Amino acid sequence: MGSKMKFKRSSCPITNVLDTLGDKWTLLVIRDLVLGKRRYQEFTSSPERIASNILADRLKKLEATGLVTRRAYQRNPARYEYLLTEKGEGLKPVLEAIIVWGKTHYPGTKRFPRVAHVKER
Amino acid sequence: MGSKMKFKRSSCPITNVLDTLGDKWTLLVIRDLVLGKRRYQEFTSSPERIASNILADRLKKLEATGLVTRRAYQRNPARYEYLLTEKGEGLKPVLEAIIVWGKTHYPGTKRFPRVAHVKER
DNA sequence: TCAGTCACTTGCATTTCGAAAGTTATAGTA
DNA sequence: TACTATAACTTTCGAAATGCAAGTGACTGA
Repeated sequence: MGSKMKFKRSSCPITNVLDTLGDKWTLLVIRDLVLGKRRYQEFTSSPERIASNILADRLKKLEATGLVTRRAYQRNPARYEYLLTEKGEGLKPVLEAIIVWGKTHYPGTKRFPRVAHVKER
Repeated sequence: MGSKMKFKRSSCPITNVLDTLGDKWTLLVIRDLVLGKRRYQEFTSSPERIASNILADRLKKLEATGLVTRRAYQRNPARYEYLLTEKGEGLKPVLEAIIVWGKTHYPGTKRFPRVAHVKER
C-alpha cells in the first residue's frame, strides 16, 4: 500500500546524502571515527573544537540513520563509545575523494593520522 | 613575514572542503552545473526547489572561491550564465563517490540525466 | 501600451547553530 | 566523610542561516 517512496526533497542520491551529511560537522565526526576515535572526549579534543551539544546531536542522528552504533564499554557509571557500522565504513571512498580534491586545492592541508584509541579498563 | 598559513578551523583537507561545500545546497548547484545547467532559471527549476535568494548567495560564494565563473551571454539587458571552472570540474570524483554510496543506501534514488541546455540567441 | 521574461534583491518569520555553563553518576584521594 | 576529578552528556539563549513571498529593473515581442 502506498507504493510510492517519499523523499524529502527529490529522488537524487546526492540530495538524499546531503539531507544527512550536509552540514559543517557530521562528516568530521565520521572522519574521527575512521581515524579510530570512539569516545566523546576524543571527538571534542579534535582541533576543530566541536561543541558538546552539536556532537551529541550529530551522534544521535548518525545512530538514527544507521551510520554509527553506540555501546557501553563500562558500567558504574555507564560510559559509551561509538563505532562505525558497515554503512558508515562505506563512506570511506567519499572521504578519500574529498581528501584528494582538498589537498590539491587547499595548499598546506594534510591528511590527519590514525589515532591509537584509549585502552579499556 | 607571517609564514604560517591560517586555516579557519584546522589544516585537515576535509574540514576546509566542508567550510565551502558543507551545507544542503552548494553541492546541488554543482551537481546541476555538472549536468549541463547554466542559467538561473535552470537551477531554480530543479526538483529540490532552491529559493532564489539561496541560489544567488551560493553562486556568489562559488564564484568567490573559484569553483564557478559568471559570464554574460547577452547584452541589453545583460544576462548571465554560470560555468564550472577546472577546479569545479575537479569535484566530479567526489560527486561520483557520493552517488555510488547514495544509490546503495537510499533505495529508489537514481542519478539525474544530463540536460541539453538552452540554445544561444 | 502592455504583458512577459530573466536575473536577481528585499523583508521578515522561522529554524538551526553554537559558546558557555550546568548536570549526573561515579572513582579516587586526604 | 569530604573533596576533587572524570566522562558523557543537557540546557540556555543570542546569533546566524534558511526559506517563503513579493518586488525590481531592463528589456522584448505583440
